Amino acid sequence: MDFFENFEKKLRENGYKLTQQRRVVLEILYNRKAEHLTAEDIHNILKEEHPEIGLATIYRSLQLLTDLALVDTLHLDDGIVRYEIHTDDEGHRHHHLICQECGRIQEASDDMLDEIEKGLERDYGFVVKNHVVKFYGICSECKDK
Amino acid sequence: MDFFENFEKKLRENGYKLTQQRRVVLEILYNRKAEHLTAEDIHNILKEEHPEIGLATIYRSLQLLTDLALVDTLHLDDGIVRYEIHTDDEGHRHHHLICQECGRIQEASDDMLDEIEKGLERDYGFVVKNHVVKFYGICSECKDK
DNA sequence: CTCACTGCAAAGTCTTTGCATGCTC
DNA sequence: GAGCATGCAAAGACTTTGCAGTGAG
Repeated sequence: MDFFENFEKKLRENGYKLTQQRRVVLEILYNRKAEHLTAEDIHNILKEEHPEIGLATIYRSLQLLTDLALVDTLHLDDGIVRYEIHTDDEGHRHHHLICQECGRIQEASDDMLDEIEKGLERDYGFVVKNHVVKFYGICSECKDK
Repeated sequence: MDFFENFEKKLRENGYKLTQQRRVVLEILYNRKAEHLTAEDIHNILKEEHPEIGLATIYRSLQLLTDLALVDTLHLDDGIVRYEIHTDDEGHRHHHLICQECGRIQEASDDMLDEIEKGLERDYGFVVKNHVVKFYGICSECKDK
């Protein structure tokens, strides 16, 4: 199913209204998957086309979209909250590669952790439902400089 | 070398003074390794024995201890900043197992990621210097209930 | 038409900063 | 003693909330 059809369906199912504001916030995240924007970033982007939309509405929309599992929050270790489109319904999310040089955040596919998770259940009795993995290092572009 | 000797040495080397405040903040984190306290938590614990120490000083001490690599900050995905004693000098930190039921945060040893990191360098040209891994799930105690 | 949603501004929360005083070295 | 560090309070940054007006269903 198309992502935006799913969005409208989820809104309706939960008794929420489809407003312009919610749609454009979701569109921005959808169209800029790689950018990991903050609420403020989204507000600035919207200033051009929709200067009337307030920051509070951005926060409220992001909250709702996150509750509906259409958007994920991304907490790196700098205290800044970023948002991204939710891509995977299996519970397991992709990894992030954070360049310590230029700050770029890349994504990497999510696999190879199954063995580790089996080990955790065996050694600690801990049943893993989800994981968040961040690798800090130097990206290919910065490495070449 | 003893952890607190190392602390005093690092302070001296960098021209900082060994104050009561800095020592007790470090002691609390050292004596409660498993608790992952917030600045506020530490302030509350100190209220009993050192009611004169202000929250601002706790923040300043934690900042300094973090800069000296004696303490690490822990950002889970709830936006709350926690602190823990820095345990590993190899750059790679242990994993955290966060129980979605009771909120307990356990630690797990850090290994088995080498293969994944090699793959990232091969596939993305990304050189990993450090990683932060969090597993969300159900801990052994909650599972048994 | 109705009630949820928005915009604005005000209030909250967490963290940092300024400044006079206090304490290590 | 000199100067960094502290305590307090005030300021900042980010986020949430209250309320009257607006708009989707």
